[in-house]
Amino acid sequence: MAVTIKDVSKDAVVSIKTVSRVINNEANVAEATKKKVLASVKKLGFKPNKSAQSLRSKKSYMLALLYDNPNKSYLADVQSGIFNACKNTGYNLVIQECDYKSNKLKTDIIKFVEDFKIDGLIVTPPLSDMEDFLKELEDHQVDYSIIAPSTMNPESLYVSSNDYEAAYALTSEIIKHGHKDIGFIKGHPKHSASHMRFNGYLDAIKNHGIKRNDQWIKQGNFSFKSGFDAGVDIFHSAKIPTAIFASNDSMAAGIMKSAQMKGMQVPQDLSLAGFDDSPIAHQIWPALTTVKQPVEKMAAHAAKILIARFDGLAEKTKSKEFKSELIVRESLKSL
Amino acid sequence: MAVTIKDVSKDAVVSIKTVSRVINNEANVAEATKKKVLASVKKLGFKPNKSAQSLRSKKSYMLALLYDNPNKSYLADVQSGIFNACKNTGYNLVIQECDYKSNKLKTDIIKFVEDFKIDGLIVTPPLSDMEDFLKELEDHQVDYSIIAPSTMNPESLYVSSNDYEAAYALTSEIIKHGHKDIGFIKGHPKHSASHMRFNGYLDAIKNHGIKRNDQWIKQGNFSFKSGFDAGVDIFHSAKIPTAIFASNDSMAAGIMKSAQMKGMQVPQDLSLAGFDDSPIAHQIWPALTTVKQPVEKMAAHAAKILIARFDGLAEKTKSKEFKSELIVRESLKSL
DNA sequence: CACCCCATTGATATCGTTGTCAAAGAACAT
DNA sequence: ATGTTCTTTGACAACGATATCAATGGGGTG
Repeated sequence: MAVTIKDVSKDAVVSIKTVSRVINNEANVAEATKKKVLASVKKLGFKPNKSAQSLRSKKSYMLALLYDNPNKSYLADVQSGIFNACKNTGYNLVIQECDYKSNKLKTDIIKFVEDFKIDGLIVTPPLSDMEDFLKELEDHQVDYSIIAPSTMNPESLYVSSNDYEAAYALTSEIIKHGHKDIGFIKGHPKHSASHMRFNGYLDAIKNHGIKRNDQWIKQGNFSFKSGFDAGVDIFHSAKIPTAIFASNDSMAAGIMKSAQMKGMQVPQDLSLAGFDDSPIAHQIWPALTTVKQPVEKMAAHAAKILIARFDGLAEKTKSKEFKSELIVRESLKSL
Repeated sequence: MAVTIKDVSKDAVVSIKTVSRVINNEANVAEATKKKVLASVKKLGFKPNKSAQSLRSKKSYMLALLYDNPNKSYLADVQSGIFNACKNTGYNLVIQECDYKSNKLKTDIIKFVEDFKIDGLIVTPPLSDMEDFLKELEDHQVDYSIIAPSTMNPESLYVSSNDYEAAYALTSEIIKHGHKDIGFIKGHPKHSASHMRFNGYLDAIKNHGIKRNDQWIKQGNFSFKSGFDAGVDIFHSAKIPTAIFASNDSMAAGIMKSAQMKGMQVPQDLSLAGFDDSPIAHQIWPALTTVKQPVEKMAAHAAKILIARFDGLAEKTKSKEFKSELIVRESLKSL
C-alpha cells in the first residue's frame, strides 16, 4: 500500500511525468505546478521506490566503501561518517573488504562494481595509494573519492589531512619538553601517511638541530605487534632514547607494553607519543599524547563530494584538506 | 550490456518464465530443462538484476543490523560475520544506529523498515532485551533474529552464548588461583548479559563458600570510564579485594588504569579479569584474563537463520547457543 | 494578424524481473 | 477409448519509476 507517483499525480491533478520532474528537480517546471506537486508529496508521504528508480535509470544509488585491513576503530569512524552523509540523499552504503596484495584486486573490484552496479567508490589507504589501481578505475569510468590520497590531483575527488604538519608539530612539542633523543616508529610502508608523518618528524628534528639516529628509527606496519617488536628492538640498544614517537597509537601502545615488561615506567623512564587518537590512546595509563584527525568528518566529506558529483552539484562541494589537532596527555614528560 | 533473462531464454530455447523458475529453484521444472538452462546461465554469466527482482517481488534483499552504542570492535566483528553470511546469498546488509532510550524508537524503526522495505532485522543488545520493542516488530510482521536474547523463545530466531557458565568458570578459575576477596563490576543494567555474568559470578563464589561483599560489587555500564570510576571507588574502601572481575574488558582496562594511578601493580597487588577478549585485552600490560565469545560466528549464524527462513529452509538452520572460551593471561596471579 | 519559438505538460514505451493463468502433454483410472 | 488429474511450459500483464517525443499554449517578432 505504498504511495506511488500515480497517487501523487492524481492528487495534484498533473501527469505522472510532471511529478517525476519535480522530485528529480528537473528544469522547466512552472513554479506553481512545482508547489502543488510538493504539497501532494508531503500530504501523502510519498517516497520514490528505489528499485523502480534504479531499474529504469540504471543507477543503484549505492556507494561502496573499499578497505583492506585498517584498524577497527578507524573503519568504524569512516563508516559512521559516510552513513551520516548518505542520510536523506537517497544513497546507501555497502562495505567491501579487499586484499591490496592480491593480483586479482583490479579485476575483482571492477567485477564487484559491475555486478552490483555500484555508483561510486570511497577508497581508503592503502588502496588509495596504488596509482595503477586508481588508473584502472578511471579506465573503466568508475567514479570514486579518496580518503588520504598520496598525491592531491586537482582533477580527482579526495579528502586529505595535514599529516606532515601535524607530525612536525608533535615532534616540536616533544622537543619543547626537553627531549633530544627521540626515536620514531614508521608506519606501513604502503601508506602515504607513513611517509608524511616520517618526513614531518625528520624535518622537525633537523630544524631544531637534532641529528637523526637510525638505531632509534624502526619500521613498523601500524599494528600493535609491530610496535611491540620495535620497542623490544630499541630497548636492546646501548643507549635508549628518552622519547619515542610512533606513527600510530596501536604501535605506541605496543611500545608501552614492551617498556613496561622491561620494567621501565612511562613517562618517568620514557616519553611516548602516538597518532590518531584511537580509543586505546586513553584506555591505557598513562594516556597517550597523540594527534586527532577528524576521521568521521573527512569520511562524510568524501561521500558528499561523490554524491554532489552524481547530482551535478560538483561546484558546491569540493575536495578538501582537514586539519588535525594535537592532544597532549600524560605519556609525555618534561625533562 | 548486461545479460538478461531474455538472452538466457534464447540461448537455452525456453521461455523467459522457465528461466525465472530455474533461477528461483521453483518446483515443477523438468530435470533436463533445468540442466539446459543452468548451462546457458553459466555460459553467458547471467546475474539477475536486483532492482527488477525487488521491484516485482516486493522484496529488497536487504537485511538491517540494528545497534545502539556497543563498542566498536564488537560492532565490527558482528558486521564482518553478517557480511560473510550474506556473501553469495543475494542479500545485502545496511546498518542502522538507533537510540534505545528514545520514545520514538518503535515507530522510527517500523518506519525505517517500511521505507527501505527491509526484509529482516538483526537485533543486538540492548535492543534485544526490550520485550516491548520485539513485540512491536512481531505486531508489524517484521522478521528478525536476535543476538544475545534475554529469553530464549523457541519460536523466535536467535543466537546466544553461555555467559552464565563462562562467568561461573572464570570466577572458579580466579578462586582456583587462591583468591577469596573478589570484586565484581556489573555491566550495563539493560543488557541481559550483565545479569547472566553477574549470576555466574555469584553462584561460583557461593558454591566455593565465599560470602558476597557488596562493597566490592559496583554497577558499571560496559564503558572504560565506568570501570575507571568503579576502580576509584573500590580503592577507597578500607579493605581492597585481591582480584576484580569486570563484566567486560573495557571496564577491566579502566580498573587497571585507576589501580596504576594509585600506584598499585597488576597483578602483584591486584588480579584482574575481563570479558569479551576485545583488542584492548592484549594491548595493555599485563594482558587481561578474559572470556572469548565467537562473536563473528554468532553474527554470521544470526544472518543465516534469517535468510534460511526467507528461502524456506528454516528446517536446516536453527537458533543456536555458542560456547565461549576461557583465556588466561598475565593479569591473574596465584596467591 | 500570421508566424515561429520556447517553456510546459502529458501519453506511451521501457527497464528486467515475477505473478497469473491457461494450454499442452503425460499419466493414470475407468 | 474417454475422462480426469497432474506436471510442465509459455504468453502476457504487472511492478513503479524514467525516457522519448509529441502536443499545447503563451509571448515575441515582422
